[in-house]
Amino acid sequence: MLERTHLAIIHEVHRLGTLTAAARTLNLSQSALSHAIRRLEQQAGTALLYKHGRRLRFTEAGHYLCGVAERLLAQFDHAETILGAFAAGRKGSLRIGVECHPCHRWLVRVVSPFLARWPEVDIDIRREFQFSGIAALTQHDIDMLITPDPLGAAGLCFTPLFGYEMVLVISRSHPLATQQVARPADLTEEILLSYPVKDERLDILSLFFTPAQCRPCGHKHVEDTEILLRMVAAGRGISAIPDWLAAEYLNELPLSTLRLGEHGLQKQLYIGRRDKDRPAPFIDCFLEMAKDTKPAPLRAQGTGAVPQKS
Amino acid sequence: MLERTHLAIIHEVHRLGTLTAAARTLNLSQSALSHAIRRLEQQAGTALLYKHGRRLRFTEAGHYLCGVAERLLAQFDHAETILGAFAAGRKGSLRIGVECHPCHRWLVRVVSPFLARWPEVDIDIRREFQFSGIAALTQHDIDMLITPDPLGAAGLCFTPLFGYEMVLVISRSHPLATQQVARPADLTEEILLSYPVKDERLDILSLFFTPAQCRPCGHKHVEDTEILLRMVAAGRGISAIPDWLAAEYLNELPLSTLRLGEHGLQKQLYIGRRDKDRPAPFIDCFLEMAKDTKPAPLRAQGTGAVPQKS
DNA sequence: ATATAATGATGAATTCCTTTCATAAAACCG
DNA sequence: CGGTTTTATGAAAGGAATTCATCATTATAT
Repeated sequence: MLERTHLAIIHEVHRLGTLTAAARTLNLSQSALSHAIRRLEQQAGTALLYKHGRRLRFTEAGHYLCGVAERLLAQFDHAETILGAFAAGRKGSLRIGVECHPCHRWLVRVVSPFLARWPEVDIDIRREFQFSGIAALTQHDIDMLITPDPLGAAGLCFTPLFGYEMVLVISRSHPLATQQVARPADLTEEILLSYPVKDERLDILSLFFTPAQCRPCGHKHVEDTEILLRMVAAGRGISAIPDWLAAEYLNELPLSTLRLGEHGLQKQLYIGRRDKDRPAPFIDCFLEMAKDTKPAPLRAQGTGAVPQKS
Repeated sequence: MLERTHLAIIHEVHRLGTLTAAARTLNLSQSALSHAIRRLEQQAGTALLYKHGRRLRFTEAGHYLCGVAERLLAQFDHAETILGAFAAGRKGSLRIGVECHPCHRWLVRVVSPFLARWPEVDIDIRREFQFSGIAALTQHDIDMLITPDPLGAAGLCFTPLFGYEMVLVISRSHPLATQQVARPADLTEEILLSYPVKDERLDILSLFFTPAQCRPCGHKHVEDTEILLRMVAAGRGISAIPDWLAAEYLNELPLSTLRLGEHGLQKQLYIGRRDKDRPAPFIDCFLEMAKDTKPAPLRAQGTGAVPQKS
């Protein structure tokens, strides 16, 4: 059976011309090479080398094998290099699930510099899940989950990234625009615009309206943040988005933000992983970079004041 | 060090799903595979497989290696197939030297069917030699030599192919065209046309003119047989070519052929090889085919009659 | 639930293949 | 013709791959 060793021997003999020299570079005895070639020739049933004077020459079959050796050895070497990159945690893939729609905007700010720093790592971002993001994580469909809801599950661990507040966005010409705080009862005549996710995953419904036992009179799904906010600005509905996301648009669109209830709707973003995943530098690095990439906050912390466009 | 065995194991485990099954097809024990994979993982410094239930799953690195295995194993298999073809003498190359210019025409009639029958054999035909064809043969620049001059050399052997006669060709309107035999003295006013080879290799000079201590008054080199004969037909000179080659043109061009001297200039074509070349079926076959491909003779053997166009 | 079958992991013993050693034979060089 | 360089070869040694026996785990059937 043709082995890598045989190819290496053939290759070195071709490169250096003599068995003795090849043996030196291979850290073997001349005898070992001689025996190895002999065995290979017997198995192949054809001569590969023949003596010419006191040197060796390649037969046709030998020359052919020489070409094979060159190609295959390069591939072996390359494979080992890549394997080394895997071992060093330089190479791999990171499938990141995002359960918080507006977070996508923040995520790209983490991913871009990460990709530049880890050229051998492939990143895949998924936003749709068969069941939940947690399930996708436990089932190895994704390797990391960005979520505001760190539901406990065996074998998973969550790292907090940053806190934020969900704020109500309304058109600046809306009657409520002068207020600082919105109450559920104020909004029963409004149309709620949200990303297309199930109602129970919408915090403004489950944590704001439902406890107060009322709801907006309409609810429409909008895919895109930009479009959603333009609709709000045009007075076509209201929406709830993270404060830092709102901050990005306040200068561009005629929007006002209101706190949702007395204490605001405080949230925390987490990054979830499987406990026993092989530790890899690039994964740790991604975590560090994610923690360091905090969105610009909307307001000075603690005060209820919502800055408006001057 | 990554070996073919490792690739085979990885490949079979991937194909069959379990170590036990893979071990069966590889004629090894389950334990052997387990140990082998463990060793490889330790050397690579990264896990390749991990248990999932009572089956095995591939890590990223494992999946990568799986792809490598598929590609490399195919190349190994292919290389062994080719090596088998070399061993069986189905594959090889045949570099044929031709020292007899006009023989080229005959050679293609041998080579064409040969190539059809031995698709894995490459044929290369060489007509130019640094020194002599014999030297090219002994120095392994060519593997076979077609020559009318089997100069003895150690380690070479010559097989006769067929006998032929060098005949003089002249224009049919030439004064000598009615004669049957040409003598050197008749041709001292003629211009000799020949292939571009050294004078000493021209039989008509060394065996016809020189012994008679005379020569034609001019000598020009012409590369191509067709052109050479058209020049002869046009009365621009005379030439000497094998009788069977002349036969091919007698119907097309207004040529006459004359015997060179009383007994004619008899030649024999040989095929030369190195004694101790590895015997290969395709080489023997080439010899057989060469022997069986005799050119159509110009005349009934033995008679001096030269058939003319009727 | 419990028993049973299937699968992978592991350590020690063994087997087999590779390598080395010692030496011969051949070829080149002055 | 020695001296040197190179390959070939058989026997011995060494080491790595394989097996054996066994355990642990998980899935399947009763």
